[in-house]
Amino acid sequence: MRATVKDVARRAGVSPKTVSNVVNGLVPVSPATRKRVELALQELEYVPNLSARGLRNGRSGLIALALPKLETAYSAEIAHHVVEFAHEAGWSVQLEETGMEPVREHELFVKARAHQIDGLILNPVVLEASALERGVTLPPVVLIGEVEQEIADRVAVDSVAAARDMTRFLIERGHRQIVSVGGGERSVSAAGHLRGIGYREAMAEAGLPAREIEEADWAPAAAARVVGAYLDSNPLPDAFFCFTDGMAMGALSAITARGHRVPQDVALAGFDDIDAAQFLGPGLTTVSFDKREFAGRAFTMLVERMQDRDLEPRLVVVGHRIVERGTTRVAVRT
Amino acid sequence: MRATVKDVARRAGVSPKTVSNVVNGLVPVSPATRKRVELALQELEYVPNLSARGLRNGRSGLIALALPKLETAYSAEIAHHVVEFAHEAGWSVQLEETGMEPVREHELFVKARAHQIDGLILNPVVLEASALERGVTLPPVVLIGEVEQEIADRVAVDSVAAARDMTRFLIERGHRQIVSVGGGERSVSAAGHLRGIGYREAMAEAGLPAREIEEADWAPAAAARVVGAYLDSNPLPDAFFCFTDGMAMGALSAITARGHRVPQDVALAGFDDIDAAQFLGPGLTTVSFDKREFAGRAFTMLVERMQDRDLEPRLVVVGHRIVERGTTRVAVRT
DNA sequence: CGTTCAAATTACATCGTTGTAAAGCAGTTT
DNA sequence: AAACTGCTTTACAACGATGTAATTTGAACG
Repeated sequence: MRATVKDVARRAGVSPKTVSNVVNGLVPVSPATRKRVELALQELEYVPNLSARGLRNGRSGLIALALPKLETAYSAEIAHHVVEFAHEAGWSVQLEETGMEPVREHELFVKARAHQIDGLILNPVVLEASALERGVTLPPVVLIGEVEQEIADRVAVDSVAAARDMTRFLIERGHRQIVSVGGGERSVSAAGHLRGIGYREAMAEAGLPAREIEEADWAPAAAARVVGAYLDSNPLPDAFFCFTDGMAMGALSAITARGHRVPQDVALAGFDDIDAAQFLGPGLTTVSFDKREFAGRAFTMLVERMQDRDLEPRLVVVGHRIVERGTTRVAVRT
Repeated sequence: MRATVKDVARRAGVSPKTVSNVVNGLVPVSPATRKRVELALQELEYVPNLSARGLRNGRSGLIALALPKLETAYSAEIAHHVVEFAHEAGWSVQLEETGMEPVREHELFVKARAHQIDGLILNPVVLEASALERGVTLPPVVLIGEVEQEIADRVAVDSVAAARDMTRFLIERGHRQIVSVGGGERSVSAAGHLRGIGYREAMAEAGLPAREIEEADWAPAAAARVVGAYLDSNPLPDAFFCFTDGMAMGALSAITARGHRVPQDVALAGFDDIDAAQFLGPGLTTVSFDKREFAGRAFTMLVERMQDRDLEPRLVVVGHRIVERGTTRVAVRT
């Protein structure tokens, strides 16, 4: 059996509370006793029981990270950074998947309570404000990604501006028929909605007609399908602007499979700058932002929120920039 | 404050233990009392406190999933499937990252004890047998991926056979100078080691010389660098066989950046069949295995192990197959 | 109607940790 | 030497759920 404070106390000839004091370091302990206790701690390989600690003081040392689709590169990178930050700060991360389903975003809150989650970083897709408003008993929450509501702390990229910037960039590059992929008026996801707005704004200000391919799934395969279908029944546009790099990956595949060259025949741009972006085709032009900073801000914000639940909801906007790579850079013809 | 069994008991006019009996369903409760308690349960929105439950009966309802590099597509897909299976079975998943560092694989075990983890699915990279042998107090463990030891339950692909199959496949396709990427005699990772063996076996049986580019990091960027360096100082080989799809992605980028065409000038193969594989260039030829099955087997095995810690260590080998896509399929020259 | 027996329910203790409040113990001060 | 100070250490209870063992309830039977 594993050792408890009691065992350590007996061994060191002190009371359990003194052991606890040494372990936690909040209450001063005389050097002599401390040394004795520390020895006993080592000898017995004491590891505190976090269930007991959690029961006692209501904190579990666990935060939850909830993402819509864990299998995407984007999720993987976010998870990586969050886990790293959490690890450094001594927290563990419980991973949850919401799968774009509202039901599961709700389940989360139940689970959060059950597991005594100390905090939650949530990338919502369909979460309506209501779910959070019910939340007096909710754990501290930080929302990441685009969210159209101001009830909780948020970390986000300015999607409207970013999509506008990318669209303008493509227009400056001389493209006129620019087709967006993943947005559309009816887009259910907040991100799709916002990026669509930025795209349409930029097109409108240039007097160009918006052409939008809607696609709710936001997966490479789905994008390959819809872009392929588009290509089969429309003349080749000047550029495709996919609202995620994952979709750009699928689009690139559909485009080249039909014998078109990127960027010579059609340009392509993405959004997110996932690690793979620089290796896609001639390198994917995309909207980039610092995912490490993004995750770090979310984590820091959550820690602050856990310390003081009465803070006003805050919003951190992480900067973005256009990274031009091969898919929009027309090479000199040979 | 959230409701406890005590509150529910008071409301239903029964004792706390009866509430517990209703919640857990192990002890029979008369229909009448059950109904009353269930009503109270709903009215008070009771959610059991898992810290308390965990303290009492030593189970936390948490399993840990430890992967070397969370940001990779491979890890993301595994995490996705494991979380899905766990979710269905009512478990939560704590995510850990070992970052290829032995220290962190050890830390894991400490953390596992502290958090009362009920089980652990670990994808080791450098874990020597010793770390597990110390482990009488360790939680139930299932190792995934290639591991050269037989102390714990394992789920794996037969890497030696798979690499041999792929190498043979390339040879049958007419390739002679086949360069492997990611292996080598000195490879520290078990996977690299085993895949290297399969590759060399197949080359040897065909009487071909092995050419191996070593690369420990197993990341796209690193692969792009080493393959690029190779190309800059060697004649173009017939094919590259990268020991992960991620490295193949980097290799493809390095190859095309130098003006070579895949597959016309040089063929390319990977390993893992990540989701992105089919969208890479003309589609990446790779070693494929069912990651859902892989994760499912690991999870099932862990559940069995948690139920009975005295089982003999078992090994499940998940089948693999070569999936041919564009990177080895030479198109008809135009 | 009293007895017996099984089933349902209860009181109590316990898991390991830590906050509270009280006790212990030096070392000063008068 | 008594009283006081400030610091360290202790005893005890509590967090919430549940196994154990004892108790109560109700049905069945003579």
